[in-house]
Formats: sequence, C-alpha cells, structure tokens
Amino acid sequence: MTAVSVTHESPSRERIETNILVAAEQVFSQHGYRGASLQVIADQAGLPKANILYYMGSKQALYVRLLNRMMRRWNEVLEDITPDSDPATVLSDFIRTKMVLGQRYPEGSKLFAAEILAGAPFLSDYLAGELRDWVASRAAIIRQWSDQGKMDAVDPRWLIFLIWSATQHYTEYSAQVSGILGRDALTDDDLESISTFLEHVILKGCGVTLPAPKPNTDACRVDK
Amino acid sequence: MTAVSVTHESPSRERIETNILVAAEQVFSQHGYRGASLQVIADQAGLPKANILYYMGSKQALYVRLLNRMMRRWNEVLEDITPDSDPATVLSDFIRTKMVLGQRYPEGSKLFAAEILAGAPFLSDYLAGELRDWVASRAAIIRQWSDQGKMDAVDPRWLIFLIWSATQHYTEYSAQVSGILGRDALTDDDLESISTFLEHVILKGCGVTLPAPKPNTDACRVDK
DNA sequence: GATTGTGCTGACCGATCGGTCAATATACGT
DNA sequence: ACGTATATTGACCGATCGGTCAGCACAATC
Repeated sequence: MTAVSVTHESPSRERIETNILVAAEQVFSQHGYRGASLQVIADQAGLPKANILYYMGSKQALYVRLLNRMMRRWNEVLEDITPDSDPATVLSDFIRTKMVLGQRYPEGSKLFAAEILAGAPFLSDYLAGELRDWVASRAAIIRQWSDQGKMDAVDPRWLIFLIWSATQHYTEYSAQVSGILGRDALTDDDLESISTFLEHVILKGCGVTLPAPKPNTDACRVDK
Repeated sequence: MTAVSVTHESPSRERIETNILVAAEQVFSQHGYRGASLQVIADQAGLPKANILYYMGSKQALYVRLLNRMMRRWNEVLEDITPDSDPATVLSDFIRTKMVLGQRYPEGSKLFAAEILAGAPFLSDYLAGELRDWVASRAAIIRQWSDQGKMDAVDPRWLIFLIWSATQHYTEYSAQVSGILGRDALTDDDLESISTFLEHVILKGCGVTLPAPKPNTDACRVDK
C-alpha cells in the first residue's frame, strides 16, 4: 500500500509488531493470559506500554492473535495421509514432525499448553471444530490400517494423544526435563535420541509392520 | 498441644484450612501463580479475603503449601522396585498408578503443570534434588533389566518421561481431550481403555516379556 | 462482671492492572 | 512552507492487586 520509502531506517510496522509478538509470546507462555501483564511485555519488547496497545488494540486481541499465529504454524505441517499410505513412515513422520515443531516454537507450544490448562476459554471452538475433525479423519484412516492387518487394533484416538503428549512433553516440561537431566537445555543429540526412542516404542508397540525394507533401515535403532 | 475443647461446633481450624486449600488449588491450577488472585480464591472458598491471609499468611505461603501437599501425595505412591522385580508388572503398575493419581488429584496435577510451565521457580530445588535422584535410581534398575535381556535397550530416562507424559496428558489437557471427544469428562470406561492401551503399547514397544499371567488384576483400584 | 486471648473482617494502603487520551513528533503530498 | 495523516508516549483513569491493621465478637478464666 504505502510506498517503501524509508528514508530513515525506521523499524517498519511489521518488524515492530513481530517484536511485540515475540515478547508477548514469552510472557503469556510463562504466566498464562491472566498472569501476564502488558507492562512486562512492553519492557521485554523495549517499548512503552502505550505503544503495545497502539499496535495491538488490547490485551485480549494480542493474545488471540498469538493463538491464531500458533494454529497457523501448526496447520502448515499437517500433511495429508490416505489409507494406502504406509503406517510406519506416517507415524514416524508424525512423531518427528511434532518433535521439530516443539523445538521450533517452544514459546508457542507453551502458550497453547497454558491456554488448555486454563480450560481453553479462547480455544473451545477450535478444539470442538477444526481439531476434532482432524482427529476424526486421521482416526478413521488408522482404523483402516488396523482392519487391513497393518498394525494392532489400538484405539486411534489414544494413539494420537500418545504421540501428542510424548512429543510435547519435552518442550512444555522443559524446566522439569532439564532440571532432572541436570542440563540447561536439550542437545541435538538428545532430541535425536528421544525421537528414535519414541519411534521405536510406538511403532513396535502398535505392531506396525515395517514396509519393504528400503535402504533406510535404521528407523528403529535403539542405541544412542 | 491445645485441648480439643470445641464446646460449640465451630468449623474447626482444620476444616477451614482444607476448604481454603481446595479452593486455592482450583484457582492456582487454572491461572498459575501470578494469574491467581486472593479475592477469587476467597470467593471460591466463601470467605472474606482477609480470612485467607489470616490462615495462610501470604499468597506465596499458600502456594508453596499446595505444592508441598501435592509432592507428598506423589511420594505416597512411589513404590520400591529392585532389579529382581518383574518389568512387566512394575511398568504396568507405574502406568496405572499414574493414571489413577491424575484422576484423583486433577487440580493438583494441573498446579504442578502450571508451575513447570512458568519455569518451576518454586520447584527447581525439588526437580534437581529429590526427583532427579528418584529418576536416576529407577533408571539404573531399568538399565539392569535391559542388560539382563528382560527388555529392549531403551534409554530409561526417555521411558520414564514417556510414561509421565502419556498419563499426565489426560488430566492436564482434559479441556482438549474432552473438547475433541465431544464429552464433558472421561468416563471410567475411557480410563480403563486408555490404561490398557498404554500398557499394551509401552510394554510391547519396550520388548517387555510378559510374566506368568497372574489372576491378580485389580492391583490399582481407584476407590476412595 | 471484668479481663484476656483468639477468631474474624471491614476498611484501608501503596502498587499495579488494562486501557484512554491529549499532546507531541515525524513523514509525506502538495 | 504548509497541511494532513500517522507514530509515539507521558500522564492519567477506575479497578484490582497483595497485604496490614484496628476493632468487633465471643468464649474461657478469674
């Protein structure tokens, strides 16, 4: 719309908004909606408080904008699967994608977690709508895999929840995990080790038969 | 110390404190430490705000008391295991006990979750001390099981985290789970179904060989 | 009946909350 | 140079925050 102009390098509206969103995501994810304060967010962003409200309108608008942004990120990685897809690769991809997502957007994931903990006051529609449909469609396909004898006859919903919980744990409970491991943060080796472990246990636990043994054989290695 | 007295049946200090603790647990678990307000807790408990402070001293004292209470409950169910214990029964008991614990103390579990999300400011010592030792001792035993060929050579820490996350999910994400399932709450049948599923996947996924099928099946009764 | 100790709470404190607004500063078209 | 639109923010608002305290209610002791 407006010309690019920028004679003097003013931080451009988009950059400022991103700056605010990043700061707000940190604060909201730690203290939840009610526990977060605009003053703290403003300090984190290095701006006066009134500036936050000028760009975001209100605390609630800022919060739902963050939630929507996180939902968009989430939707970007929802690949499509069919009954003909190979369960092993799909489940494996699912696990690894979720692990990566949590590592890429730790604050966003924690934001979601805090919202759910509070009873999902802003997300109830999404949970009972979009997300429920997504789970239902995936569950139907997994059930077909069971019927076709490609895996054990487990309840697909519990399987989906298992993968969600097991992967999310390492981002949302990072304080607990690193406290117990005695480390500040998880290394890349840790993440690879965890992903391989989850792959091994969940696939084997569901009786997923491996597809034609492609050159990629170490999908189920247990070692570090 | 003081005589029991109580000529007139005043609600007895203990009953009042319990009442406050229950109300506070609900509010703190939903909104975290900073997001909770003494006024809301007082309303929930049906008492004037000043009364909360009279009994509990301060917001922080009330909060840490709730955390300690929850840690005590948790410790009560930490059974002892040895390298000679049977992995299948131990892991099975572990899964079912954690499921029951989450169902019995949903608010307490959420309180913990909120505290971890906030970065565990009040629990860092516990995580890096007691809990770390507990994990380390369990991990050592599980590793021995692997060495003895009783199960696959999985990283014991990841296995413990897996069981924690998978079981906690249903209490801490209850809003998400019921939103997706389209139900207000999980039924007893749901819980049994989930427990059986987790048992199946995790035991099989770790290559745990089943022991002699004992008749003792209800080792984890839920009763009050 | 006066005294004492404890349970209890309305009123109040300074600080902080989310949000508004008027005033100022800056950029751009003419 | 001027006018207009937008960007910025200090000052302020009523509400609420955690916490204090004086004072009332009341039962037990003397």
